[in-house]
Amino acid sequence: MRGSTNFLTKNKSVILYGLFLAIMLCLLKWLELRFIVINHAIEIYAGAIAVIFTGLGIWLALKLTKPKTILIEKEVLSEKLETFLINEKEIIRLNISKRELEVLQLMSEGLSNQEIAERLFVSLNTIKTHNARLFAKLEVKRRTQAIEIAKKLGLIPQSH
Amino acid sequence: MRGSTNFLTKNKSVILYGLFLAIMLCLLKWLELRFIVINHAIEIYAGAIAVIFTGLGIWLALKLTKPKTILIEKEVLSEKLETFLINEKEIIRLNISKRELEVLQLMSEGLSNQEIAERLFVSLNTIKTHNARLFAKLEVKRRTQAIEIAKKLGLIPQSH
DNA sequence: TTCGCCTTCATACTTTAGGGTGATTTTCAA
DNA sequence: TTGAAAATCACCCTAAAGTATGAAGGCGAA
Repeated sequence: MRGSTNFLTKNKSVILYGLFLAIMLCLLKWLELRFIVINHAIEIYAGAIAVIFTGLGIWLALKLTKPKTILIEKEVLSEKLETFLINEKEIIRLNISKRELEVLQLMSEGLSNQEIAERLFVSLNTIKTHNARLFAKLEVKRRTQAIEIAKKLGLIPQSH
Repeated sequence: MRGSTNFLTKNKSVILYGLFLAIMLCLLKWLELRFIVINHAIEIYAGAIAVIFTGLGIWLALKLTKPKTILIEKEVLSEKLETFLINEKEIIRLNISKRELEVLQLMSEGLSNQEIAERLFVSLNTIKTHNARLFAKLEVKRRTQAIEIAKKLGLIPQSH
């Protein structure tokens, strides 16, 4: 879509130029006829050469000029930053609470439910409840799957 | 806003061209008058026209061609390669066998021992044995820890 | 204040994971 | 060919994980 616009614009200019030249030549002819001083053959000759070589110049320029490129270096954040940044949108979308995220985080670090319970100063049963809710929200059956998906979705940071 | 700019630019070019052409024609006229008597002058005259109008064509083409913007996404590899390449040295150092690595891989994908057994066409007990050896070599107690360490050491690819 | 959500905890039960031991077969290199 | 490592499997047992259900207290928004 962009190329066509470009092409049109270019063509328009070229056409305008061609018309302009034609008019000029007619004018010259007319002038020539009016003041018959000069040999008109040389005028036509010169005009033809002018037209042809202008065309040649345009063609050369378009053909040989590498397309002007404006290099825009777009930092690809996706791999680096997105990996390190936690995806809050997904957390909100999946309706995961703060506590559940904490548990998920510790889970991903390889802690057992008992260890997580001790770390968070709650009972083992509480952790189990959090787990069950987490697994439901993440639609998984095991903690290993939960970790896998959580890392993929960016709910928790990757282990680097 | 874009059309007006475009129109202006175009007009400017046309006007400039018109002026240029007018000057050139005057110059030609003058040259013609000067060297009308010389026979060889016609060649020089034609050559000059050719050169000048070729230049004009080139100038026109360059002027009117819009620079094409090419978006080049530059990847930031630095961190990625390390992450994606599996660290064979570590695998060798830890003396982890092919089968154990397979089990470790499937384990990291969230599969249960039973599922891994079915996937590899062996019994559940076999997987348990592999696990026990793996945990010993990785010096961990749980599969979640094994996954964590294995990813850190690059024994298995990260989940991106 | 009432309602909904989060967090907490409990009990009971099932399933899965993991530890320990021993054994057989396979594979591969010395 | 022979020995070591790898891979396989079994049995038994314990620990941990996961399921289901119920319930109570806190806390913020309507």
